[in-house]
Amino acid sequence: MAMASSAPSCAASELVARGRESAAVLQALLLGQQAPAVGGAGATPHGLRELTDQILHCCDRALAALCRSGTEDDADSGTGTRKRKTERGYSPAASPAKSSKRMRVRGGERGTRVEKRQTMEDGFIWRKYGQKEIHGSKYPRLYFRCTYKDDHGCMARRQVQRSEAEPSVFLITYFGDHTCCRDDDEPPAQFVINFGSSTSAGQPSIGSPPRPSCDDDVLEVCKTPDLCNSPEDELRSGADNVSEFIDQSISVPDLTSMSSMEWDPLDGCSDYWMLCDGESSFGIGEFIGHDFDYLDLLQ
DNA sequence: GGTATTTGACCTAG
DNA sequence: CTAGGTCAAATACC
Repeated sequence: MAMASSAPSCAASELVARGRESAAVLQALLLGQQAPAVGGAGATPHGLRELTDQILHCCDRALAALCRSGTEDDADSGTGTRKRKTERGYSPAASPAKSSKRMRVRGGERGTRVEKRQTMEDGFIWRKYGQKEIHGSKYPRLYFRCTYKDDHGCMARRQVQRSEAEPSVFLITYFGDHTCCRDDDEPPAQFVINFGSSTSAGQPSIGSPPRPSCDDDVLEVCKTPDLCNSPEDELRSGADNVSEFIDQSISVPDLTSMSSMEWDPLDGCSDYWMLCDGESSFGIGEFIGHDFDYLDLLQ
């Protein structure tokens, strides 16, 4: 566990400051106040989009800087190179560092956040790689990885599980970070796979994706510093931190009554956390520490 | 035929 | 031993 060194922290601070500036402008615009244009962005839809992009960009870069500072040896963790069994048999000896996928999930890699959505869409293209009946849960858990895992070595994954309490709501836990569409000015994926069907992954549909994590379908978003288990499990265990996180997270009382004016773009978008790979030395706990500082800055 | 999804098997932490 | 995460062969779809 290495704390961020001073240089990246400094860079991150600047980026966060810039992000905050953009957020302030955006807030002013959303509230109908006059605000100085930042980067030429105005109250037009394009301008608002530009501002949100700036905020996201700043946050992403800041977080990346913080992550990099503690995970220099983590560079090849996302190359997508897989060491796996050859024929119906794993070869753990050939991949000691990667041998424990489960360990990464349970003890190392942690969910970056949990979202409650009415659809499984989030603007990224996911490929389903597994489905599992979860003990004590009425609905199976679906496992997705980024479609660009092989192309770009994008290690982003997510788990989707229908909420028992609210079957129309999906609880989505994200792991890892999208590196596939983060290449600076490169826009996110241009298409969306619509998994909205009731039976697991349905037929894809194509459309214009919302900005990731700024989707109107997001009912709640929470950062999950200690999340290892499913959101459903965490929701059930009332004493657990995560359930508190969810309960106390950005709560949107009623989706239908929610207007964009009530939605703090920073709340939603800044939750698009870059998470260092689970094997990195940069724990999410520390990461959250930065997060709190960041939130302090915003207040 | 190529690609995505399904699903049973395999693996491992607890 | 159990439950959960992932893989990959089989299957479905376009």
